[in-house]
Amino acid sequence: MKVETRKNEIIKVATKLFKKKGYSAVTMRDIAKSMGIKAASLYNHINSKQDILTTIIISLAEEYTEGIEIIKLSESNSIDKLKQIIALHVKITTENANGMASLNNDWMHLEEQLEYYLSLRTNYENDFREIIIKGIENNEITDSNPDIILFSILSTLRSLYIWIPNKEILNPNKLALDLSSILINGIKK
Amino acid sequence: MKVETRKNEIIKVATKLFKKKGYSAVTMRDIAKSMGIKAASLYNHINSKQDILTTIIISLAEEYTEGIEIIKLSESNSIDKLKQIIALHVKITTENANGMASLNNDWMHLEEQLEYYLSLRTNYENDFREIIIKGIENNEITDSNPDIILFSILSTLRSLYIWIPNKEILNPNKLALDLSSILINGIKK
DNA sequence: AAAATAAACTAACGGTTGTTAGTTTAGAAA
DNA sequence: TTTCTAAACTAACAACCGTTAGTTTATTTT
Repeated sequence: MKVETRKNEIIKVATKLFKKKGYSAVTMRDIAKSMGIKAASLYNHINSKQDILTTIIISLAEEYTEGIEIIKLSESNSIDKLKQIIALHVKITTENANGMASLNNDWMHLEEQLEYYLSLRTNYENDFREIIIKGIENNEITDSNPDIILFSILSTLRSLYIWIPNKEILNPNKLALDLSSILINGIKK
Repeated sequence: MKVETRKNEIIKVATKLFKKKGYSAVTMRDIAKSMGIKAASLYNHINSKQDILTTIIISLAEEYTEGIEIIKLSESNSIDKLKQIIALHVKITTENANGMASLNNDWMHLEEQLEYYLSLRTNYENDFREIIIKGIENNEITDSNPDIILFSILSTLRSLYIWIPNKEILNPNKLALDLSSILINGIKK
């Protein structure tokens, strides 16, 4: 399924450069030089620079959406659902840390797909918040402001892409467990 | 001391635009248009686009450095030092949320001052980590991986700039208190 | 051997970029 | 009233941007 076409190579190289300098600061000539070809040659494989960004961001955003959908519908208690969310972020970020930089920092440069992206993000945050609120109602989670809880967990998870590449020592499962205890103990009843 | 010169106005407008689109995507003509003048007129007040970015980032980074220096030398226990760090972030971010976006996302576009910035950041993280490690030794903080603790607190604090402008309802002191309980309870013994 | 295909190339386009040089305008200081 | 100064202006620059058109090269399929 994941064939290494020339197009995929370009996207991979572009994603790495986007992480380092941000979408706007990377030129088509930068991407081409990284592959040892000329900028014009890129257009045999991709439609536009925009298109590369869209591909990177939307595919990741949809992965998160699918992930939380499953967690939401599972029959775990609220704390376990939070643990599953943490594991979801660790997994996706481990598999594509560079892409996460674009998702976090360059989503505003989407054009036709900006609205769609924002709807995915809003839905994700709403599902996440709903799990927290239900946990408070069930007396599993301390009765703090759910938005502050959401914000503090989510901003840690969104920053994983900065951190994971520097510490390959830690395996993803161990990391997810450690994060769970630190992020969740503070709010557990 | 904080006189509203024309130069400061330009920096303020630029900072706002940098937050919205990122440094590289903002043109001098964008900044000029936001002020109702022509791009060339900006150069009566500032030296270069680079210079604006440097001013924004370095002044903030130095504020953090001065702040943690004082906390480090204070005679509080480790938990109280962490609370002071949280309050420091809330304070600086409340005063200049837009600038924090550049500090977080556009530091790599610094040129002559990049190395200096990185040294400030490394020192800050080292001081922060040292406080955590001492807290573990003193049995104030649970014996988890100090880097994971550092990472999880710091990434929440670094993301405050996204969140603070949307919720002016919360006053900074209340926010610092709420964050303290959520971020610190998870690691307190 | 001929035809088809994938993937590179050169050359160029119209537009945008940060910035400089020199000039004009309006209000304050002399 | 003249001089000075802060802050705007117009015009232009060389470099760079994403992208297109048309061509060449090498490999694979017929």
